[in-house]
Amino acid sequence: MQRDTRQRRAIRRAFEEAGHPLSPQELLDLAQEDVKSLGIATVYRNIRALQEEGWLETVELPGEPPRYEVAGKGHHHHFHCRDCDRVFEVEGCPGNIQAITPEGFKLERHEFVLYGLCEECRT
Amino acid sequence: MQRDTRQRRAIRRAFEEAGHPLSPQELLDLAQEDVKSLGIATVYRNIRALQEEGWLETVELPGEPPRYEVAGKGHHHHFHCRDCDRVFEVEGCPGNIQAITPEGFKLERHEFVLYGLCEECRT
DNA sequence: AACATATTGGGAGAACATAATCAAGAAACC
DNA sequence: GGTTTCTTGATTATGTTCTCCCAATATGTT
Repeated sequence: MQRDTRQRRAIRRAFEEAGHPLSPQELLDLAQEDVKSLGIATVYRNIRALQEEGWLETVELPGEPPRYEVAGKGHHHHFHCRDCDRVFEVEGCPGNIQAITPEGFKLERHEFVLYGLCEECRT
Repeated sequence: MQRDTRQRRAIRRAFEEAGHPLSPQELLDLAQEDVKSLGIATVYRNIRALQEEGWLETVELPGEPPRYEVAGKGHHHHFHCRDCDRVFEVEGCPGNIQAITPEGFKLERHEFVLYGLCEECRT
C-alpha cells in the first residue's frame, strides 16, 4: 500500500502553497524547506505517482521542460514571466478560436501562452 | 565567404516547398530527396547559419523540440496535427488577449497553439 | 517493540537533441 | 587546371532531463 511519507507530504504541500505550476527543480527547492534531505529522484518518482493518481497534471510550455500543477482546475491558460521564469495561471480564454482554424481542419483543443513580466518583476 | 553548396540549396528549397515549419528530422528527410548523402550534422549547421542570417525563425511548441520556418511572415500561430505530427500555419489571432491578462502583469507577447487533425488526417 | 515491505537518496546510466572534431570533398578564384 | 579554404559527413562528445539500481531508512501493522 501507499505510504504517507514526510517527502510526499512536503511535495504535496509545495504544490498547494505555490498555487502555480512547478518544475521538478522548483518543486525540489520548495519541498526541501520541509525535508532538507529530499533528493531529486524522489521528486520525479512522486511527480509520476501523483500524476497516475490524478492529483497532478502536466503543463507543457514552448521550449521548456514540463511543469506540473494540481489537477481539476477547469479550463485555463498560463503566463510565463521572462524575468523570474515562473508560470502563473490565467483565467478565461480569448474569443473565437474556431474562426481562425484553417479550412478543413478539425480543432480538438488549444493552448494559449502569455509572456511578459509578472506583478513582482514588473517594478 | 559563404559558399553556395548543393546541400544548402536543398535545405532552403525544402523550407520553401514545405510551406510549414519543419523539425531538423523532417528537414533532413525532405532535403535528402535532393541530396541523398546529406547528413544530420549539416542540417543542424545550416539551420543555425540560416537563423543567424535572419532567413529562418524558430517555432517552439509545447513539449516538442523546435521547428523552423522561413522568417518574415508576420504575426501568426500554429496548428499541430496529432496524427501526422506536422505543424501548420494559422492566420489571424483570437480576440482580446489583454482582457485575460492577470491584474498587474505586463503582457509582452503571446503564443497560441491549436491541436487536432489536419485536412489530410481528418479522413 | 518487532516485522514486513514501501520508500528514500545518491550515483550511475539511458535517452534525446544538438555541438564539436577532423579528414575528405567541393566551391570559388587565380 | 590548380590552389585555397569553406563545407560536408561520420563519429564522438556534450548537455539535459529523467529513470534505474540498491543499500539504508522509515512507515504501517501486528
